[in-house]
Amino acid sequence: MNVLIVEDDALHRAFLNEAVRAALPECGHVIEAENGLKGEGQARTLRVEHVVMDLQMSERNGIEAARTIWRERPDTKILFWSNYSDEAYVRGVARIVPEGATYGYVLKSASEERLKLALRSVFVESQCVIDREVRGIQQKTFGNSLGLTDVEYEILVDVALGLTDKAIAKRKHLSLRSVQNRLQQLYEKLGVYETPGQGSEGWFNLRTRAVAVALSRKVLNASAIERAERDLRQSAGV
Amino acid sequence: MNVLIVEDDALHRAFLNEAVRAALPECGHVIEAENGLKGEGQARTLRVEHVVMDLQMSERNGIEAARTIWRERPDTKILFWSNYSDEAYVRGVARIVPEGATYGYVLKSASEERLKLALRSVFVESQCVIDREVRGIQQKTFGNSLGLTDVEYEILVDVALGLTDKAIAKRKHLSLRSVQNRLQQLYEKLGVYETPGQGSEGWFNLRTRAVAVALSRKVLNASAIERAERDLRQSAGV
DNA sequence: GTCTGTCCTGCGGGAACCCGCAGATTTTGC
DNA sequence: GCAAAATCTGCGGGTTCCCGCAGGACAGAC
Repeated sequence: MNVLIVEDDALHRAFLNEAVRAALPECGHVIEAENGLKGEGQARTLRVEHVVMDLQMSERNGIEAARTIWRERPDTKILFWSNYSDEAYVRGVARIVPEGATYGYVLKSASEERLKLALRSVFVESQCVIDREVRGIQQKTFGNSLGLTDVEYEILVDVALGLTDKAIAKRKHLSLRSVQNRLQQLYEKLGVYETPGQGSEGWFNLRTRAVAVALSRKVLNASAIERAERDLRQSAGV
Repeated sequence: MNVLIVEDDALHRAFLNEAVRAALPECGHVIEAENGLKGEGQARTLRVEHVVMDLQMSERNGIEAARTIWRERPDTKILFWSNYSDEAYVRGVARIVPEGATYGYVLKSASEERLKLALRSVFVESQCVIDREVRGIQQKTFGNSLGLTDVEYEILVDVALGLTDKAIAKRKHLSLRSVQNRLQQLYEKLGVYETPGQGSEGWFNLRTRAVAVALSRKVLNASAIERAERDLRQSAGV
């Protein structure tokens, strides 16, 4: 059983390496990669089936790397080990995990014990392990009626990219008015109308305000926007 | 000579502690704080004069913490130790460093040697040490004609917050038209008109597009927007 | 003095936005 | 199968945005 570690921070990488060896004494090689791109390569050439991966790396982040790894071998077991439980990350992961795949999501703030436990659970027992806090975000995101729908989220991303209503309508095969309806719901759900200070009407451009709110609530983050930007270029550049 | 470490990651904190002790054998206590707020408190009550600080922390980030620390004691020596050299960070630091203060900015990717050297230079020799890469960003940001002016940057932030032209005009004591002029320069400098794909006109809402571009170029980042948001609430909520 | 730059400002118009209303279509629950 | 709910769509308007054009204020150069 070989394990691939994809993590850009040297200290964390060393720590992970040690943790993996301690938690899985029966494992074979432990390979390291310092960014998503190299991680993909290693996973491909060495046919690794167990991956510990950071989200938030330069040069292809964890979500993108995981997506391509899973696309090539959907039965790969991946444990995400991240600093944050941003809704954007949670949603990003949820969008790419294949049917029936086993994965885990633990925070770096968790204890070493929890990390080791998660390593064994995911890699040996093939059990999904989702950090308590991440679990909370998941429920708030998907269960609750205040959470954004997938469609709403996609429109939010398009808006954040700077697309026009018309452009979004074309991309999503909707009428202009439908896009605007979606946007209204979005504004409602994000609470864009709540103004800081009193009696301030017309102070906000709802469209950009929505992006600002989404960013500060971590519904969006920079890496999600970058990913979307690449997708856009690809679909437009053809 | 006491040293305060402000860093939210436990591993990095331990590493820093060790590095400080090694680089400054003559130093007294080494105090640790795990976020900006606690760091401010420690600096205040213990009257620390030497601080090593991460940027990007929850619960008050490094820039904000440094601002209040410097406001209370402008001769404090601060070494910023950060993962990134985002233009937003560089600009944020430049805006708060007091006249004649000594500080440093080294990246976490630098070698341990460089870190120790910087510690000695800043704390003992009272010399400013700016990482090579950060230096590059500085020059690209301020020297070059492609970099944003302070005024332009402030307007960009206001736009990113979701304010209307009119609101910005009022805040900045300018006419509506002047704000729009600034915006045009901004669009020009950010290269908002360059479209991915061919023959796509009217695809972008320039305003939100500018924010997207600024984010992906790291001219803005989430923490800069959050800071601005708090300032806005404060000035509007009075 | 004049000339050249840079910045602020107003005017005007075309485009994009936000959104209420109302009818059509689809989905859902029973 | 049918009614209720949710979605999609067009129309029309008020508002904001984007920006070309042009006139004024102020600086420095000659």
